[in-house]
Amino acid sequence: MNAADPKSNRLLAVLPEADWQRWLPLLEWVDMPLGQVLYESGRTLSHVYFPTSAIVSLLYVMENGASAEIAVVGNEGVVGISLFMGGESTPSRAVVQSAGKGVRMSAQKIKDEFNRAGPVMHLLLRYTQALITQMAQTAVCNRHHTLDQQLCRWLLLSLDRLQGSELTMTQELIANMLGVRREGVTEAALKLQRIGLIRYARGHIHVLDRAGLERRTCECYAVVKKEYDRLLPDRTAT
Amino acid sequence: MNAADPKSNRLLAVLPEADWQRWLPLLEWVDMPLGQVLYESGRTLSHVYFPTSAIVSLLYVMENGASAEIAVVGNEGVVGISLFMGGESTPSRAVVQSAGKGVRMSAQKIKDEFNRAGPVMHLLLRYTQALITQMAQTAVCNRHHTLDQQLCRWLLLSLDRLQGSELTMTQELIANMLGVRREGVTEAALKLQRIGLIRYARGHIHVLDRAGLERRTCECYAVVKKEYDRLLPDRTAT
DNA sequence: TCGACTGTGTTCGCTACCGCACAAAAGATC
DNA sequence: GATCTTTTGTGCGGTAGCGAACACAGTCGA
Repeated sequence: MNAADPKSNRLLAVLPEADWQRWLPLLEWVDMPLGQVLYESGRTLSHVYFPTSAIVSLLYVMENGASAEIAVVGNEGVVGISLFMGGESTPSRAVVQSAGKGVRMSAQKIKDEFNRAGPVMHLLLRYTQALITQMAQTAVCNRHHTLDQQLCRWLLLSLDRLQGSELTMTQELIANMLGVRREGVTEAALKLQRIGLIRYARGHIHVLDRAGLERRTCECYAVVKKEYDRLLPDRTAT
Repeated sequence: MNAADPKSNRLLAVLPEADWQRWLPLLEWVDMPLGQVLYESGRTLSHVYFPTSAIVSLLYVMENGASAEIAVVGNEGVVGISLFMGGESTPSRAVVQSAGKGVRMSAQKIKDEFNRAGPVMHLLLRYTQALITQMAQTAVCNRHHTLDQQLCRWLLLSLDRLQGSELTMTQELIANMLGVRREGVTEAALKLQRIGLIRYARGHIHVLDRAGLERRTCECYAVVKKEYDRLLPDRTAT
């Protein structure tokens, strides 16, 4: 299953065959370049996006310009849940954090599909619950854990949504996501580099020791991961 | 509409008449005493709870015992969304934060009602989206705002879910919710008392100047409030 | 009426992170 | 190859909140 297959998105991959056949003509390939804003706070969405190789950050931008990541969506999920949840918009922004591809479906179509109230709906709702867990755990992590731990968590979350072990990501961007100073990220990243967990070079991070990151991060990563695995099995279970 | 009417829960209040008639025999009054645990992390829920006068905290308890509130649910909402979202459980805990009453419905019944895929479902989903916004904003607030501001936000959120201007709540409990030290809450509460916004006395807080709290808190409170108002209109709009 | 307990106030040293300023190094551009 | 821009590294004073220890005051029960 390569990146040119919509089914490299895990939600699409577990669609029942009947739904999949109906969906195929409704899906449209899109490039998702770094920094692209998929939706803006308060704006009504035109499409939902199923990333296949891209990673998207949901973040809240404060009045003073500071920001904080609320959750991250990659090939395991879908961007734009407020369309089928019924609110049409959210107070947050969705930005492509790691360039790649995805497929999208128009707002009207996804609502129609959701309202069939069948397996598609239940799948999307289970995904939404997993996303809720991620947000909740982000709140906890922001409250209690050190920048070191949070950086590890963030790297692992990104890694899970990519193939390979290299991320393209400047420290400045990571700082925006985590809602901390860029210098803080520099320090934390240096520590990780010194103990040999990563190698950093001008916007490219090679993860050398994934298990080491898992040992260094807080419980938040495992909680979220476990909940995604529980709620979104690899095969169709309907 | 007094507290003995299930319709003092705002979700129940906006149910279409046909649904309401069907629901009435399915609802059961329950007392919700301070500290009661409605569900435990990872446990399957037996009921959903619609508080009428009680307030419930959703909180995550860490391995080391520290905790953090993720969201709060009062007479505007329902506790136990994971039942109709399909996950059956969540990694968090629900605890009664302010004693009162509520009505509950069995897990099976709420699932049946949700799966009618009518107005009830769409109402519950819009509520869930509002709850998501609250969680997201909690994450942001934990990241960026001072304890002072967060205490104001927390007081306002509680106040919105109560009648009157008095809360029964020790500083120790507030500290657990906010995920901070009790001493920090003492200091912040003293400041608020000195400038005349509240009066504190052994577990009882009188809010004297609500507008003052709103001026002192961060934007997070207003963002969440606005989103609840937008997603959950006072009257049925279906 | 005398504890015992619960809730609140205060202090002190400590640490993580902030804000700012600036230096150095690695591309990019011409 | 000289210059500009982007990215990363470093140092410094300031501060919010932590952890621990303790004093004090209502409240309740024996």
